[in-house]
Amino acid sequence: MARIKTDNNVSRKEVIIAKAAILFREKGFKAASMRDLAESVGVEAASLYNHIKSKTELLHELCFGVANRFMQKIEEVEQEKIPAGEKVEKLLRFHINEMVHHYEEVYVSDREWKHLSDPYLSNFQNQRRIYRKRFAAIIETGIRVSEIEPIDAPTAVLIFLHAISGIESWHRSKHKISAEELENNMITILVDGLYPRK
Amino acid sequence: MARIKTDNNVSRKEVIIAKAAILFREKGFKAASMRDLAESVGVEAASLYNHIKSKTELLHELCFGVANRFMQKIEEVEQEKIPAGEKVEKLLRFHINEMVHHYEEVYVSDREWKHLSDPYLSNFQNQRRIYRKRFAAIIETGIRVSEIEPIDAPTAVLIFLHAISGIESWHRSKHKISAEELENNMITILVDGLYPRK
DNA sequence: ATTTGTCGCTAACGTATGTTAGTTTGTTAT
DNA sequence: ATAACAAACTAACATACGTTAGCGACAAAT
Repeated sequence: MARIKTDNNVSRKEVIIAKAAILFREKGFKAASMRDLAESVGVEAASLYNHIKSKTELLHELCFGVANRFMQKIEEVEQEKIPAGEKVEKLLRFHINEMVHHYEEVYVSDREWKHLSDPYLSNFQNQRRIYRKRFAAIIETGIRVSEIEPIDAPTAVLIFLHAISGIESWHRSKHKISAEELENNMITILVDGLYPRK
Repeated sequence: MARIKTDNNVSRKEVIIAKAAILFREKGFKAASMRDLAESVGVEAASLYNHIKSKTELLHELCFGVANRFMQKIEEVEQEKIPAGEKVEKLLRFHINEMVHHYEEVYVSDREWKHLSDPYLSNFQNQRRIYRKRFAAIIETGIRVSEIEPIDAPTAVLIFLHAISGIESWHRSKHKISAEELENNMITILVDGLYPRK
């Protein structure tokens, strides 16, 4: 009988969630079936239900896991006593690192949250909206003290977040540049447009 | 008996495709059912098959319709005799306008192409790869003549394309800035990082 | 007015999916 | 060794989906 392998301190549920992230990323939430997931876990589909409540629960866990990490980070950055531009850069680097090292979860959370159902759906959308508002507020502070070029802050946020989700293409590309090169290139392109020309 | 309304020179098939774009955009290809589509067209599901071959055909039409428009544009821009930076800007403005005015099709083509099946799938991926290579080549030309800051061109392309797909958020937001403001803000943020600091 | 072809309808098929029930196997603690 | 619990299995369910077949209704052409 095939048992789910669990390394130290990792529950079987977490193993399933991790595999689900990979599967949801490559097929999309709707197209990924519980039988697919079962196969990739090495078990029959019905057996999964000894550990999880439903397919959607997997999506909840993934989406809110990611959302919480980002929320926590922005709270941390907000409280630092550094210029707004540096705060933006810190957040961007965090986003990039998350996208590089927790690719599947972040990607799924970003693209598949539509398939959440209320109350989780509106909850998630709320968190997302709040996060973006706070991010924009940091930029606006920078603009107010003339540290940052006067641009539409919400538009800047939108560009940043989506640009970073482009790391998806980097993951899939054959001859990748290194993760550090990627990070620095992205920061150069995104941040240098922010500061006023002299 | 409910007939599909067709205005001047618009086939019923095109009406269906247009409605499919809206539906696929808001639910995703897999989650959007033919019965959903039928309802939004105002007809029974089976009736759709008098005009189309399959659900996937709708996706083909959408994806390749968009891909062809972009291919045509880049060929046009490549042949103009203007600096590389201006070429990049032209392409970006084209992307932005497509995303603003043909939102649904562009969005669907961008996010749902995974659900194409071979040979369409590999064909589409090919076109995509080629397009990005050509875009990167323009940037690299600009770098070679020191018109553009020395950055990793493929990374820049990836940022640009994904950043622009963020216009999705603009479409969904309640208090939008105008389309022109959006366009100019995006160009400022994306392009100004390109040129070397003096 | 009759014919012809387009288009929509109802009914149904086969398949895939998420999930449940009930049972058996394996592990852990006494 | 045995009791007790966790976790796997088989079988099956209800439902939703894409699609086909066959028939009737309308429109355009003769």
